[in-house]
Amino acid sequence: MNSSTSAPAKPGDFIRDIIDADLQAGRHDEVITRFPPEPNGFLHIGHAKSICLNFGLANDYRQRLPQSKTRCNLRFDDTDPAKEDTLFEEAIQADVQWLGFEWGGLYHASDYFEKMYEYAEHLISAGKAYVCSLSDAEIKEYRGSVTTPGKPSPYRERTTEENLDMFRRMRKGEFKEGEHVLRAKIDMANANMKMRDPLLYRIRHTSHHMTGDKWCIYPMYDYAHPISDAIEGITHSICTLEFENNRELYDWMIDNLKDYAKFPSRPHQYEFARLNLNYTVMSKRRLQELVEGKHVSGWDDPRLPTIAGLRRRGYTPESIRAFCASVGIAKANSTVDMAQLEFCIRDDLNTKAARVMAVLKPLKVVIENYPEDSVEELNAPYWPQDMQKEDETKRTTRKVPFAREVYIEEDDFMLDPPKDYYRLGPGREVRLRYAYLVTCTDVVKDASGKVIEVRCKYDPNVKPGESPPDRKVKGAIHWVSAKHAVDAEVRLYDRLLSEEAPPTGKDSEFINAINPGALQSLTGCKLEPSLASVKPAERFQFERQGYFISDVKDSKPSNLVFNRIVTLKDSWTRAQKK
RNA sequence: UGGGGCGUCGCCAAGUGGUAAGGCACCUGGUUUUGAUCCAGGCAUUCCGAGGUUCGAAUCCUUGCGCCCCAGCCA
Repeated sequence: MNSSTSAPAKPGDFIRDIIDADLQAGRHDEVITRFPPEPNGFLHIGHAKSICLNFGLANDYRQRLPQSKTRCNLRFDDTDPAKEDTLFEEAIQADVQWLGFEWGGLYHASDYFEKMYEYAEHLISAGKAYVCSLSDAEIKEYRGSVTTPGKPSPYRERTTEENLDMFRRMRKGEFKEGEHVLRAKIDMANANMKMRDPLLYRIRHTSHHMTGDKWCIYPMYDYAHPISDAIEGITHSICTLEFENNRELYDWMIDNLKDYAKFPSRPHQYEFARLNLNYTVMSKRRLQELVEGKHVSGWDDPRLPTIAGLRRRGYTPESIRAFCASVGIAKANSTVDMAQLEFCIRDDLNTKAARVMAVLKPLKVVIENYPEDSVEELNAPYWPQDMQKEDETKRTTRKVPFAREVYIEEDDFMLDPPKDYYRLGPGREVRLRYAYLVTCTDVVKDASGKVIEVRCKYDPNVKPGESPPDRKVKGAIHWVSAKHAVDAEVRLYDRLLSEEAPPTGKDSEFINAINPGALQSLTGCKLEPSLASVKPAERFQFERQGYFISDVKDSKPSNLVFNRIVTLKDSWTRAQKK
């Protein structure tokens, strides 16, 4: 039965336990979920967690149930016309697809506005809803507080006829915004504030991106959401922890409407903890502030944890899905370490990204005993030894030209290196990767004493790529032939914030926590010539440095631009800091 | 000082009365022409605290403590 080779042990979680029990007990014979974003911003990695859960559930149970009995809908929760936009909807759809998921149906809460209106009239007729004409300040006052009960609105006992008439006139547009609202008639003294006659409809003379000017009354989330779920036949309605208090109201709505509406399902709401990540910001408000305040280049700035930003940064959908699986689903508020996300992309790219050589901060090296005009085309494998074995396609090699003058990384030379530094220094020998062994014989300094050129001699007796049997040369550094190098701009990205947690409270204070080194743009970087023709969005490992991707927007063959996705794990510089 | 939730290793997270999974991080050693990868090993006598029940408790009971959410005509 269980013969799959590498099916990663799907971690169970309390939601899957509930669904299993529901199926077992016959409470449901389908698993229908939904991902319900409000189209008023871009999706971020926190949404990815919800997407992986909701779409993942549908995918998982497809193994057990008939195709027609499991799906995940994409539903835009577009009940607030002032904030929502089609532009966001398009971006959201692109993000969900890019993450690798397919929705069963694509809907809008606004698809159901007419039904919702009808159900509202039903509630009024049943004495379960009334038009309240208190001002917003009065409503707030009448609601009481968490420790004191509220008191009934003076409009609470309007007759059904009057309520119906008022509500119809609200729809017709006879009133100004704020003059009246429709409220559920529940219990103004309920210990759960959400149950104190919650608002169902408010007047908004604003056109809606989907329904235009058809409506001037719009349903509130607590009214629209359960109805939308029930109409779509959702079985398990999954949301985040802050909606726990809303669940009682969710159930109230469904229970008071189901006999009349004959919904195809009796959905239940379950809550899980949203994702928090350190060294970044996740709230819609903060992301928006970064974008609108021009602290970043846009919603897809590679420093942002938005799906669009991660995509442009070079993250793969697989790595994000692996990350979401690795953090699990639970009910405890938690903050995941950014290192866990970074591990996931390194782990994925390790087997996907070809190795190439690029010098980011060039230092010229002249090999004095190498012939002036000679050029050798050396063979360099795209993949490390151990990886070739597992995949035939990863046996490929390219030629890299070697000549008398090459560039090496500034950091790979030290004038007075410690003994455990096995790179280049006066009198020291290193291997130029895939090429020769060179020994530093001299340096050239500028007026300020800075080393601007390193003089070396190479050992002509050791063939390129070969190891001398007698000597142990510990260091192997990357290099690029000076006259063959291709210039490029390389954008070194790092964590958005320099602090683990952004300062809380005070609206804009987190702006001060932005890591000034989150983007460091380098020009005049020297790439091996094989990179001259890379197309946008191609990923590589620049050996010994990290994973990089050609920028999808700015990189052109004539003007190469690479983004650093993530550095390689680096135990050397970590040890240095101690 | 109401109601709803949550507290298991530095960070996530299994576990639901039978004697603390796993991942990340970290540490040690091996391999290595990436100080990468890979491989081997280490890393909670203890589960927020205190009592109690039991042969036996992270799991049950009592009682403290801490944190999150709810008083938008946002979602």
